Amino acid sequence: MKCLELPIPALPQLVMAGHTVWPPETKHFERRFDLYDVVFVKSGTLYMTEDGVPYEVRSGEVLVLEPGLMHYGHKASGEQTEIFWFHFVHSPRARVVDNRDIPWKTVLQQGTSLDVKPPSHVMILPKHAQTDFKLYESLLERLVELQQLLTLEHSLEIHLLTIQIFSLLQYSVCRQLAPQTRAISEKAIDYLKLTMREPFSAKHMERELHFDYDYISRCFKKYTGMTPAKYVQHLRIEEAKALLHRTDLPLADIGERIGIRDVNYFVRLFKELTGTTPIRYRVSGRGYV
DNA sequence: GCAGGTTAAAGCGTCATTCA
DNA sequence: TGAATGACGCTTTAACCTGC
Repeated sequence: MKCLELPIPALPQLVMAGHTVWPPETKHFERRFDLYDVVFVKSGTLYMTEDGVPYEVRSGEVLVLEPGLMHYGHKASGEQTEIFWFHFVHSPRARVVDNRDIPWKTVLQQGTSLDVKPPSHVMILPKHAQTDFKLYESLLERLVELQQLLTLEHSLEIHLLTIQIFSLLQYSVCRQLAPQTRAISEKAIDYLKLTMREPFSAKHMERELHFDYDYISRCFKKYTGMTPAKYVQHLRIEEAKALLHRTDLPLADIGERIGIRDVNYFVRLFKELTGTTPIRYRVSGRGYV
């Protein structure tokens, strides 16, 4: 499935939301504008062409139109068509990705007390997909209702509703990953969390999960964006950061607690993943809240 | 506390086999 | 026919040793 990957921050900003019931024989007019246009079809069918690509958006489906691309209705529905829609702005422009290539369980960088900028994440939206429309219906109705009687009292709720819709859409894409890949990867994550303080062993992992390690590793990379060994490193360094902040333990002891018995290797790995050494991290963190 | 050199282990591309 | 799984061999890297 084709998806749109939008970098955050900043979060997308809602511009306008609406609910429309089109009589049969209605076609969308031709338009090119600088907004994203999210269209949910509740009933009927919407025939929409964007940048030369025709889409047939049926009941319960969603289509996300991109800014700067010409779109128009290439055919009348032939039946009454009920749609919810909203426009939003966001920059920079979304990247088109395949849902099979999205590393859903990547360990994202966590913020620290020293950061002055939020860490970078991404948001995934399906380009054109079937939805469980009941999940979205009440959110869309409330969004349209608030949009029509906009007051200061509800100005933040409008943005919250939009984010909830984005969150449901992203989750719907995530759920479509091959079940076997997901199952093996989830088992591997449980195994790694359980054994992160022990030396990593592919052979042991292979025995515990009852799959060839090469296969586990490839599924895992598809699911998390990294290899099992790399994932363990991230788990260990996140634990080390917490211990550096919370305790005055020497590096050797922290290394021991997170499963890295060689303090030299611990320091090098810490620097590689965080950009600073453990001691600098601890000292610079003092005095911050 | 940190970094260079070394080596065993893991990663990865590719091909083969099996199965639905 | 394509997806799932396993095997092989070369490449890369994690982890250890040593020294500053």
